[in-house]
Amino acid sequence: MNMQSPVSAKRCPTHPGELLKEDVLPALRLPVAEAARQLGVSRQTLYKILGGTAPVTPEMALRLGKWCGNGPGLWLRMQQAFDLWHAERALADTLAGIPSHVMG
Amino acid sequence: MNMQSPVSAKRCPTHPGELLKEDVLPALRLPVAEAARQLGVSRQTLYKILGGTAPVTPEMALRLGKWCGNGPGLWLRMQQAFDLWHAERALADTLAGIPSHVMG
DNA sequence: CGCCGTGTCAATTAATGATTGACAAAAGTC
DNA sequence: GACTTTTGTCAATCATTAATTGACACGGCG
Repeated sequence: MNMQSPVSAKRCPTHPGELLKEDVLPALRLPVAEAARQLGVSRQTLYKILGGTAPVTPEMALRLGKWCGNGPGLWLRMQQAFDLWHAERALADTLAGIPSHVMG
Repeated sequence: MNMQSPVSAKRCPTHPGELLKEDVLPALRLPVAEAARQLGVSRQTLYKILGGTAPVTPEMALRLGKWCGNGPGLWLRMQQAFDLWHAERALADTLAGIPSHVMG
């Protein structure tokens, strides 16, 4: 059994917005509107991310990375895991029809 | 000096399409049109990826991952590095105006 | 010559990331 | 208690873009 590279877990990975909402914002004790202003995005855009209905784009990851001081990597990886998990399910049957070119 | 997490190098990371064009396709000895057919995308879409003018989306990464047998991770990471590098330059001055919340 | 596959360009469509505007509910102030 | 401000959410609009289809020049081959 190959335990390496667990391409995607059974459970949906947490959306980066959740981390932002549950951990980061409370720690900074900032109202959302003020956070949005500092990040240079609209109030609504940040709300959507917090609600998990908008993705953390590479640009937003850069903003968050600078703002939180931890760099864009974490936000980007979280969003990527999230996207991949969903795409994998959306394309499940399509992928089944794609041939593999590395020794069946 | 902090040598860890080199968020982005000076040089533009190679586009995943380049790897596909230079290494994968030659190894498989397949014409592009046939590869596109097997991947389930249009001929033109694949050409654009090979030319570096179209991104490898999460869905395309899944297709390539299945097709090549190495999983979506590599393609996704390459594209992400590529996107990040460009976004970092596009947002350079915007980022300069975003305050950092972790000890100046 | 006529045919087929290749590589590229333009136009169209569908999806989506982000902004603005509007509005009800909660918090704060006089 | 009435008034103002802030908050959280919804809808509409705009701009971008990923992907498709259609069209066309080039090169080998029957």
